[in-house]
Amino acid sequence: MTERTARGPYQNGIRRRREIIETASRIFATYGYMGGSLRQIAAEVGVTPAALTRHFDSKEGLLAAVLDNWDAEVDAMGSTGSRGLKYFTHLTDTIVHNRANRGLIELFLTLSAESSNAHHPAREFIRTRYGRVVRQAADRLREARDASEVRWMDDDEIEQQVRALYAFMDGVQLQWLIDPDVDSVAVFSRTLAMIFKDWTGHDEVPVGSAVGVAHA
Amino acid sequence: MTERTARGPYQNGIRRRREIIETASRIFATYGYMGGSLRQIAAEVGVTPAALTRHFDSKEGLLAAVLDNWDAEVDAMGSTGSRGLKYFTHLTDTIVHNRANRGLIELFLTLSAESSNAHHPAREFIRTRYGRVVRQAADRLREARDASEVRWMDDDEIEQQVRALYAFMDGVQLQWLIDPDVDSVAVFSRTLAMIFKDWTGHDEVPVGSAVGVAHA
DNA sequence: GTCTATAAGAAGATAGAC
DNA sequence: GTCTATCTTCTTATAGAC
Repeated sequence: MTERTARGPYQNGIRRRREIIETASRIFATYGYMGGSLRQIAAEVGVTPAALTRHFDSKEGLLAAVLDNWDAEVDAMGSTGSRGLKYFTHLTDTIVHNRANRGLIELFLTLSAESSNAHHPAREFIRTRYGRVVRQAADRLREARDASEVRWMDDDEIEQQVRALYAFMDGVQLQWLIDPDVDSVAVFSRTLAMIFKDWTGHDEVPVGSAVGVAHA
Repeated sequence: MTERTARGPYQNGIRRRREIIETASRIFATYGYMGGSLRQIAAEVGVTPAALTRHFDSKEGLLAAVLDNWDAEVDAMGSTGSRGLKYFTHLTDTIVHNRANRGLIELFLTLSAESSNAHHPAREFIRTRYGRVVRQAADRLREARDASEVRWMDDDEIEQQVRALYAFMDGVQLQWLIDPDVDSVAVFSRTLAMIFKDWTGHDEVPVGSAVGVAHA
């Protein structure tokens, strides 16, 4: 959004802005939006709380910037443009990536739980975004169905299958957040294989997934 | 814990104590532990913040009481003492129950996400409790295996299967919290049937589950 | 663009009256 | 057992200097 050609005086401000957003993401992920304070964020960045409100007007403005940034990061990381069934083989990569970058999933789960009350400022964002993710994945599964990569399912079942898969994915990562000893990659990839078996009717998992790799 | 025979002067205090715990549970479930305040809780109960610290010493003391109470409620609601595979058929009932009693699952998910940072006062409680739930369910699945209700699995797979099932269960309920229009019961029961098929090798779901009933 | 200073209020916790 | 009153600290946000 805030693009600028690289010439002089605004560069510092932009870098600072990025720094604030990253720190705020970490604080909100850790303490929630309600529990996190501008003071704490400012202290970690190394500026005063007043500098934050200059940049983002208010705490809610900062949250909006954090959410936009999160959105962009997840999108950049996620779908590599695969279509059909192949789309789902890359989900294991996401789990692997999130093990090394705890921030994104922690922010999502913390804000999701917290924003389940009607008046939370992130509520609409979270709800809308989850809906978009489900719709996109449902489109991919529909493609797989139409290309006979998987058995026939009606649109209702497709949405439920996709919801179940993402539910499962979120839950595994929640368990890993609660206890980092949980092998989220192993649990996920094993069950993903079971889901694929249900969808395709046979045991083989399409290549391209990171199953068994990089538990770092 | 704080049992007393019904005679006189302490009854009011006990009732008040329960009232405080219930209100605090609702506030912590909605705003998180960090985001919820003693003032807010006191205001809803109709007492002053000072009354709360009299009863529970500190905010952290109140959290401990809330967690104990949650523990007891979930246990009382949950396992009806079924053993083997039958244990898992009752999980749908839990989803149905949680749709009507949003507090328990909201408290669990909010505190779980929030307590994923190392210094959160509920961290050990949540981690230990989840471990206990997994261990108990794994025992039930082991019984099912030993009674040949399900195919053979080694202990490693049993733990992973159980973790996957609970991950899935938590995730479905998270989606429902984010968007109450999500039919958590339908999504759950359909996928539970798929899991049972993988475990047993055939399509029939054991009777006793609430599949298809009571979407209220 | 960031600072100091400060407003106006809410936080957790305590002391002591009744 | 609950109250009022108060302490100290922390909250978001603003005003104005540099």
